[in-house]
Amino acid sequence: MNRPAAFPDEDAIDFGDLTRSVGFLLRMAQLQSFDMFFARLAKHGLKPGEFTLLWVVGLNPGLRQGSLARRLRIKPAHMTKLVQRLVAADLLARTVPDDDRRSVRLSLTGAGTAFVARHRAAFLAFHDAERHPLTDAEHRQLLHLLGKLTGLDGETR
Amino acid sequence: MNRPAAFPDEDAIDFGDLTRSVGFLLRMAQLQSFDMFFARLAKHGLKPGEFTLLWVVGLNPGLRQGSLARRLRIKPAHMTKLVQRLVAADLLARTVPDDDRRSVRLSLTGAGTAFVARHRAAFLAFHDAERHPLTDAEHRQLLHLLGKLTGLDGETR
DNA sequence: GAAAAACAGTTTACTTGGAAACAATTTCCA
DNA sequence: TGGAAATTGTTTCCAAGTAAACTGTTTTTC
Repeated sequence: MNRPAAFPDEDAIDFGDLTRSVGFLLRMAQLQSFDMFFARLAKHGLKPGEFTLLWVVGLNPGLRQGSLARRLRIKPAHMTKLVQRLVAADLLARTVPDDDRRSVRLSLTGAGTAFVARHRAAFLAFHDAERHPLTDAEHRQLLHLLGKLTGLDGETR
Repeated sequence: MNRPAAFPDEDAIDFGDLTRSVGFLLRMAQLQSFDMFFARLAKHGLKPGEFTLLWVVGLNPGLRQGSLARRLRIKPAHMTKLVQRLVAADLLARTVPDDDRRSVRLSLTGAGTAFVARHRAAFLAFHDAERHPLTDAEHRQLLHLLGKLTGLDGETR
């Protein structure tokens, strides 16, 4: 009559071959990861995409907007909006170089540098929390495999 | 004067600690996976979300719409639209049971069953292609770790 | 047994992200 | 040199996804 806790048949849902699909599991894991991100970091005014962009620009000042878009898999149209928003917030600066006046080079403003410095700790702390159900060894293994899958492995060291 | 092939400094972008973030790598891997999915399967009229929904309903006929939404991490508002579209396409059927007339139970129509059957092979073939840069052992390991991360491991067997 | 609370799904109004066409600039090549 | 072609980023318009308020139904509680 009254079920113990949650939802009747919900736990018994059969996913069939989907549980052996990397694409499906990546999607599920990513949504879960974003949920955790927002639960913890939304209050800091951090959005994953925006903070990542600031972070990478901070590490690579003067980078071309398009290069960044390609590497971060952000579509040009969306990158334009992202940049406009961050410029409006005075976190990011656009520079059009004289040697190629089509392109745009990005760098952090003073406020942008401060913003990244201020939230760096929270951002990294989050990354620790994500791996909850995994042991340390499994966590390392997962990082390695995802790095290999995305071609982002051993980028800097 | 003329660069060998692609983009000047692009390959040297420093991601710093991001390459050791599960969340970031999951995001990158998932976008890459979706790109591959669309490159191969868009012509079949397959969208990942829609096909997944049909697939799971096919395996679990009569499931409540909300249960499905929770398990697939689809928000109720979005699920409503998804269902309406698939019902309009005559692939999915909604039934309001007499014992709880708030809820909606889902099942495939004849056309829905046929659609899943027709595209099952392409969908599964895609899943093989995804793991390109990984060895078989690594692929299995990745599936295991993602399954553990999402709590979807060993669901049915 | 009626008002209050909880629940399932929908609607509306918004945000994020993308495709396609576009403007400006640079490069290529006859 | 003087267009054609390619490159870079932007704009416009559309699709995917979400939050919050809402409708109808069931359950709870007094």
